[in-house]
Amino acid sequence: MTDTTDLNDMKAMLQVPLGNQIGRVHRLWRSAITAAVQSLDMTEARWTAMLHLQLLGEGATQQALAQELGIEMPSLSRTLGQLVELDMLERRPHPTDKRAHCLYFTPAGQQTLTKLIERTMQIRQALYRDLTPAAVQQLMQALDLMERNARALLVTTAAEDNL
Amino acid sequence: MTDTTDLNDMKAMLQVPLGNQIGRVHRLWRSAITAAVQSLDMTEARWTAMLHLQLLGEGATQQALAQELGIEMPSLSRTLGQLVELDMLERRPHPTDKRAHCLYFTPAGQQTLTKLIERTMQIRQALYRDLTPAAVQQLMQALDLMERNARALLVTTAAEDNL
DNA sequence: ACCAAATACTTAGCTTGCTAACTAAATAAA
DNA sequence: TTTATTTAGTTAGCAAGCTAAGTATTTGGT
Repeated sequence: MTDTTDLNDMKAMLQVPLGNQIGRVHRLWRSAITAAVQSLDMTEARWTAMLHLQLLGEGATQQALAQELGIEMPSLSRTLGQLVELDMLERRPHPTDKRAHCLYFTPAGQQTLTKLIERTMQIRQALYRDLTPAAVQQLMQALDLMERNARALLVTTAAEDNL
Repeated sequence: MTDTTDLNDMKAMLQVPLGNQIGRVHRLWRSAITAAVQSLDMTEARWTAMLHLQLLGEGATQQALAQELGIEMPSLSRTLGQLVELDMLERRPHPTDKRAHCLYFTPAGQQTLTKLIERTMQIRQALYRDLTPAAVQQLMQALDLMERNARALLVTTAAEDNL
């Protein structure tokens, strides 16, 4: 492979609507999981919040969970309200900071969580079909790079707006 | 690398919320482009539709464009209505099928399209920073596989529901 | 000690994906 | 040919992301 080939590849790449492909995969992914857990009263936002609270550990604040999920507080706040309403989660006062809430699973939430983990792992396995661990690894690294690039870009744009 | 390592890798993979990472990248990607074209009266759905109509070629039906975008007709229908309202697109009757509409850019739409292409290519370039063409290629292939896996999964689930 | 700025969270309202339910036209079956 | 099914498109309303704006604490500067 020569440099010229690389340059041509690069040009071709810029034409491809990869962003849209990413969006499509994202929607399909979430639909697949939601279909698998529909009996649990879980929507996309709900099971996502449940699973990530588990990753982060009980007692996390809403702010911490929002960061983990990469979404804004208002989006999460609404979903957490629903999960509290459904008796899946509890918001307990933060021991030192009166503004903050810490999140805990209720007993019912624990049960649901167990099923969620089980089923989502099955789905993930199906989604990774014919992909080698190395390929998945590379995929994650590439996405990570693009995520950082996008954040950097947004910061630049925001700064320009403030001139 | 032994089979055992692969198996462990696989198990570890299943724990990682890759779906969420994909969603995050998708949102950041769209935000980055939208920020770059905000002066053109373009929202995410609008510039996406414009660019893909260009890829598909003028005269495409709404159905064809929806398929290209991987979204449902109602989602597209709304956006196209806005673009017609903004004098970017025209819906002309299909020559033989009276149900269908064919999509064409207006002169104003053509102008906007040119700017859109220019700016989105710049953004894509920035997003691909530090990624080799080969890495992008692999990324697209991996996403493609996952997309097919997800579709297969949804078909299976839908069939089960109809028992 | 006190007032300004930042932070945790909520509420309100927009955008854009979706499904469900409808109309009108085209196609297939009887 | 006439009727049933499929297809192109729309409208209505839900889900979940977002920003903007408000409240209540906390932190920081003077």
